[in-house]
Amino acid sequence: MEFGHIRRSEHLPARIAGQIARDITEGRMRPGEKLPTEHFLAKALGVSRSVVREAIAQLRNEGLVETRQGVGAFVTEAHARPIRIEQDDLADRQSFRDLFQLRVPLEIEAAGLAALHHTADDLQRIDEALASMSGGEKWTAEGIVADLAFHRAVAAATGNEYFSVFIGFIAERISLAIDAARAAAVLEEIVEVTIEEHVALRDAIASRDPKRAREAMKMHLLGAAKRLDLTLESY
Amino acid sequence: MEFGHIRRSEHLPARIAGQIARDITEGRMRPGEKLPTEHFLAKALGVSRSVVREAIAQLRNEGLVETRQGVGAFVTEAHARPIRIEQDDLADRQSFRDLFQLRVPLEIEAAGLAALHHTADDLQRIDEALASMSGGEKWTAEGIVADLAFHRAVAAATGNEYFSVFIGFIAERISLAIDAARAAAVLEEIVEVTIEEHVALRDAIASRDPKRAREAMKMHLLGAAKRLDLTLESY
DNA sequence: CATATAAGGTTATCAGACAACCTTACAATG
DNA sequence: CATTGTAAGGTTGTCTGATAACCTTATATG
Repeated sequence: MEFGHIRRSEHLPARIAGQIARDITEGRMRPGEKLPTEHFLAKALGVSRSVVREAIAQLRNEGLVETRQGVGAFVTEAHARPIRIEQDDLADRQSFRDLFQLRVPLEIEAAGLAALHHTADDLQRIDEALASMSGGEKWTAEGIVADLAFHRAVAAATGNEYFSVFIGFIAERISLAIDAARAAAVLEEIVEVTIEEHVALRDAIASRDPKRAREAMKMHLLGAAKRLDLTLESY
Repeated sequence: MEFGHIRRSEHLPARIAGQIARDITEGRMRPGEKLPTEHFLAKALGVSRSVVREAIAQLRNEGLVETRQGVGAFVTEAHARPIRIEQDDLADRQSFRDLFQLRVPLEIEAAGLAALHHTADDLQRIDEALASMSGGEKWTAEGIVADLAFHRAVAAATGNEYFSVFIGFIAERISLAIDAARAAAVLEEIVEVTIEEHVALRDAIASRDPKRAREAMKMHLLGAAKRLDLTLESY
């Protein structure tokens, strides 16, 4: 039997921060507007100033407000706020597949862009990642790290920071989920196939052929999906 | 002349949190490990417990640690941490284009998935967004909101939460950047073209034709890029 | 007019205390 | 012996009040 943790009333500062955050994101407080003072909020909400301070600290951390000592706290401009996606464990098969599905078009596009834009340094990093995967023995934790490094290297070769960061995040999550779920179940053979596909992709990038690079990445990811027993439509 | 703000030593709690965050991300502290107590850290760092608490609150907010009252603070498992990308304003043309370039494959894929998976409710939301754009007068702030709503509705129709959230974030940033940069410069004609393209996309989705939906989204985004004077390779 | 200076308000930090909660050890109970 | 109750100690959560650092504005001051 598993009950999970019951939170009696879920962290006071977080609730207050959530309330204010909703006020901001739903437009009841507009960028530039000044929040009430900490003293006022504490009185108004019936909590101590510590709690209010922690709530505001959270908002600042989420990029929703800026504080200036001696002046006050102000709602930030929307475009300066970080992109942030909560991560729910990928425990269930559904969300794992969904994230994988998101990854596919990103990586395909990245492969094409990498073929067009890679520098000599980029290619060298790709080759290094490739070597460290071939060198290793099996599909161990090390192998997963090497695989991740390869995909990161390709993403970096796009010259587009966003691809780099997004793919880095997503691929890492997927790797971790695989690691946890089925590291033991996979076989050496898979590594061989993976390496083959990596090499094909690497060569397409090296010859600056975006069409072939996209195709190679597509084949690779579809192959990976199949090996993971995922069915992806639309391809 | 613009100096920007000089912070004598940039927010004590943030520096402490940054130090601990580095310890975690660079592997000096491993998942599951317990942090020193707040009292200890305060003594060790020569600051008050308030500062330490705020630092730990920030780490908790970033998903790097979990705190349990009466027990302590612990480094979280890596896969539970949120995806987070700092946003640097899209001020320069380069990063604006880069983000747009990221958006393209995501939205194309989303269109295809929407064609396959949309429900009646999804389609209704798409139509509503479409109507509110046609109804409005010009390419005003309202028009931008309606455009954003349309793209969100399509992303939601994929049935894949990740597409929804990612595209929502990215499209919003791009909208905001456009709003700031060139709202004044765009003309009514553009709205007409945009609506035409939206309708074509909507019909392709409604007829559950992923190939046509992808093509329609591709045309739409490439058209938008052209109107924004962006050149995107690889298509 | 330009520059100091003073005053008041606000956030940042400090200090100490108590409350709420968890873990552990140990006694009590059956 | 196994289970339950109880007490103790440790740790985070919250409260209170005070001081420091900082900003803005108004008011002298030359």
